[in-house]
Amino acid sequence: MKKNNSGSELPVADNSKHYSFFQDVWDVVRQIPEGRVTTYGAIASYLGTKSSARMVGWAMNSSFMVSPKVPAQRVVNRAGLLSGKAHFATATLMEELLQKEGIQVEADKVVDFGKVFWDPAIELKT
DNA sequence: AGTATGACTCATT
DNA sequence: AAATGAGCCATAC
Repeated sequence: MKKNNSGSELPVADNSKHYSFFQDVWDVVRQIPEGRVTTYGAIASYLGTKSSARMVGWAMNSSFMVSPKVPAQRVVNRAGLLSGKAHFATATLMEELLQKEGIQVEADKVVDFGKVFWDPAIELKT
């Protein structure tokens, strides 16, 4: 039931399921349009809620070393807080990247979060 | 091998 | 409504 419309078709590894999970997360994040953000829970939910949203965070932690860049700055927690900013190169990098894309950030929180929220389950469903 | 922790979220208090 | 507890599952120690 996993369909990768973006191109990188991972044949749903029968055994190493967690591996494909990371790949799927990165794929979804890469498809987030500029100026939009999504949440860990939304991604986890889109992928089947099988794993907790925490695993999406772990996937992000590894996202820095994957080949195509993953716009991890566009992934925030459910409240719109930049919970992962501490994990970027600098404490302000995440906020800077978001603002550069047109997303207003105030007090480590995405302004108009409800407007810029991008739900893969809705926008990416197929 | 068992415990602790975390880029989370939801239910309950 | 804010705070707390519990579920979540892979890594780290």
